[in-house]
Amino acid sequence: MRKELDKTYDPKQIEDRLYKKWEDNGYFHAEPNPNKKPFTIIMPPPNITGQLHMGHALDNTMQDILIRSKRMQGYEALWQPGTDHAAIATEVKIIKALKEQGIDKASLGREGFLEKAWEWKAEYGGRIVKQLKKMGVSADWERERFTMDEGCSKAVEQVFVNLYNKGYIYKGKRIINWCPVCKTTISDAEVEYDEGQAGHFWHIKYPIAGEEGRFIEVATTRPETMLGDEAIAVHPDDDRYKDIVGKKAILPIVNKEIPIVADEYVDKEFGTGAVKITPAHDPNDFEVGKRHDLPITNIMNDDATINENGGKFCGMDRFEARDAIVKELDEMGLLVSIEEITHNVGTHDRCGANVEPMVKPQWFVAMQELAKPAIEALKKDELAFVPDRFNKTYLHWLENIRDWCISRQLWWGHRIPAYYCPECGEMVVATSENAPHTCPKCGHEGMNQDEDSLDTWFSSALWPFSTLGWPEETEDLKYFYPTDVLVTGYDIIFFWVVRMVFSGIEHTGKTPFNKVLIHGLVRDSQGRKMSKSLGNGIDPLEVIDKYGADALRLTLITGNAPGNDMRFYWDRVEASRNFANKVWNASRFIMMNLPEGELTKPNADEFTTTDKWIISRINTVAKETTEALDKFELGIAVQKVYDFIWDEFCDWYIEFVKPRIYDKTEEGAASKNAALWTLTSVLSDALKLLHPYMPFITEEIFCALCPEEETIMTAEWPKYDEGKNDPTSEKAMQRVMALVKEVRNVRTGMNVPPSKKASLIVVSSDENVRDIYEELAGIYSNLASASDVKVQADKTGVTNDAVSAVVPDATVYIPLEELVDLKKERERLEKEEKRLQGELKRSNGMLSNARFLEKAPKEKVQEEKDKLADYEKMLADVQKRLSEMK
RNA sequence: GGAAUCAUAGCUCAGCUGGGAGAGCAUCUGCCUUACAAGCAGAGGGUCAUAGGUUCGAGUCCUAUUGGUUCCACCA
Repeated sequence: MRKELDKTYDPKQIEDRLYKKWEDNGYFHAEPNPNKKPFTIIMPPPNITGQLHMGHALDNTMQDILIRSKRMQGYEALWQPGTDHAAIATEVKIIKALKEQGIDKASLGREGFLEKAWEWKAEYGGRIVKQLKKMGVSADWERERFTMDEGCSKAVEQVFVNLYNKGYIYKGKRIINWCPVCKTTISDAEVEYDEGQAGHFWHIKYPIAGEEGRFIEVATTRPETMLGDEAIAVHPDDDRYKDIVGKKAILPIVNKEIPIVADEYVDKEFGTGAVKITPAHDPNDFEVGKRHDLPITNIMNDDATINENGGKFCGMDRFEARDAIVKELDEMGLLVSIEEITHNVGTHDRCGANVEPMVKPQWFVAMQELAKPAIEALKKDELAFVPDRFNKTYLHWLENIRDWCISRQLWWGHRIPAYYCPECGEMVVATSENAPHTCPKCGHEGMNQDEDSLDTWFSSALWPFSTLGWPEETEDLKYFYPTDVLVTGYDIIFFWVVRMVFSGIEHTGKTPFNKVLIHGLVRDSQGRKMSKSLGNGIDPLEVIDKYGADALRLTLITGNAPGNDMRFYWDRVEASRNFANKVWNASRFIMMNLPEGELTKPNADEFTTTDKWIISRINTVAKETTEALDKFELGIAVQKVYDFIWDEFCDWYIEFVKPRIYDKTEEGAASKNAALWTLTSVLSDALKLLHPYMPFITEEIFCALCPEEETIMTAEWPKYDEGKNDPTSEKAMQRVMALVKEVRNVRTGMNVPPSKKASLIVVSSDENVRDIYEELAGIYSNLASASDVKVQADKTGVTNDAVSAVVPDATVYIPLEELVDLKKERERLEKEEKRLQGELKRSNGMLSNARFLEKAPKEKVQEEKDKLADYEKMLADVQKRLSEMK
């Protein structure tokens, strides 16, 4: 029994109910199935601390569209979801929350803190999942994973051990980026450069040892680092300094002699051509220091205060010390000048604090060798970005890759599986299962595990296979891996995509996905990034609350090309909601006219041209939509369905069919049945094509329309069927629609009120054309506000006061009697004449071009000839009308 | 410094292997036509940034220029 639909679509009434139904019935669940082909997407795991934002909404809508369409196309479609522990982001939040409760992190100790962190996870980890469900995402929640769950942690340890044993992971004392606020190292990728910051360039002179009154001038943006200077470097070819290379300079304040060295690194043209070298606090200086065997003097504590190596500045904050040192140098007469400059300041992308380069023993992944197969994968076409311009971004990064600093001085995360003997210092790297209790070297009882934890991206790099059971050779892994497509934003290509690719290749021997579909950012209406500090973020949940999840999803997908940013407008959501309502009402119309019980399938000869036309059209739309989806052109795909439903199905087909629907006579029954059958079947196909984008409304209508069906989610995707193509009917309907449009146009131009009906006299010398207009008269007469339609070969009976509309192969006359304004009509015809003359000129130009005829494809030429013929006929008709009116 | 990308209607954007310029919103006009006023019917509005080039043919390909955005590098 079909139920009646309400008059307007109310998403609130159905969304939660349908989602529960889907979940309860296990439609989202996937299992290895030898009878089906797998299609797999892994969901980029949102942070457990996260709140759903527009980025998630877009990202997950795109994935859901792909998964839902593949599921309907008969694939075993797995969408693997989960959440990320997001090491630093979470730890920072927890520390802040604890602080508000008056609890200090350090006082809890590692164990105590982790206990709190897991509580936090339990409390907030589910929130983002609940919010994702509001979007309608059809991920397999039965398989939900967490980067720190047992399986993922096991994978992390295994990977660490493997890479260590192969020599790809090493511990080294190197210069790293230090965040003095978060008190941890961060990777290069996590450093954000604030461009164009106003700063000072301090020019300082250092006395040359043993040469009274001679100085060497250097310039620096960070004078406080002079406390750790170990040399001054000049370019070997710089004539100004040739004679002092090898001598010593006296480091002011510290009063220490430091060498003057020659190094190619120095740019003669920049500044004074002499550079102070601080190996402990600058990456370039660190390299220079290595080449010249300079000592490394660390002058800073972990909180960026000056340490005991800074003498009397010890204990001062770095910026305090900066001012104090400048002041002292000035008093000593060594400050030459202060230049105002703009420069780039490295900041931590999480907290915004100025990053301090420091030398510390840390763990690294050597990237040189691991990058090679990842580059190869792209070149061998095992991996491709959509749009492909991101191939370049990816390659450029990998080709210039540097070692990845993976250790973090955090507690929330995977602890590094390295163990040290407190007695002899021996280090053992092992999974926790094989964690050593006694030192293999000296036999000491009790080993201490490394205090550091791993970069959060270390575990997310394994996500495509750790979630499927790796390192075990599970059935899931065999069936679903490698995955098919990864959907993510361009902002995390370096953090995540690159690292998944090389990890996948290294540990599974396979590229973890074939395609990477990249999307842009959702910006605010002014094009600004949505951010907490600006307070310009739009909450997707608010949008859902006001307009429904389907409207939000449609808004995020329409008119957007892969990789491009988009702006969020409430107007656009409203337009999407209006479309939902349109679909709703069209369906309502159809259902209110359906008889009780089943429709009988019409005989082939009972379908009218109109029916065959719309069936042919939905067939083509199914093909085009599917093709666009296959190319990941989601915006184009949905636009086709949207246009079809609104323009062709609602505005034309339903209107055409109304007289047949309302017909209560016996002889009209078969035609009525055919119309209803066509309406139902075309709508059902259209709903299926629309379902991936607007899952809720399509499910609700589909189940009401086809009570025997359980869900649209697993309904069969409309397949293109050559046999349904009907060019003849399409051509006929094009004529009819052109005629209706022209008549409407003319009537509006004449200010004829719609209530005023008039006769329509269609004149055509072509018998076939006449047949079409004759046959379909009953269908289009009401759309053209006609009281009656006459189709004839000549103008017999047409009075001179009739206005006319010219369409290909026919002229339509509308006797409007007193309503006609002849002057207006003449103007209209003259305008039309001009337009046609223009077209003729263009067409003739092309066809008289010998090279066009010679070189253009034959179909193009023929097409142009056909057009020319049409224009000629129409122009002749228009001119004839004009001459008659004189 | 290197690279990418964008420039199309008043606004926001589509336009995918080159073949008669599109959508939504906004504006104007007329309609409460028994699915829908969250609607229907119509209209106006673009030298597709500029200059060259390739081509029978360029919004689409190439080069340069201008302006905007972004990424990478980070010379102290």
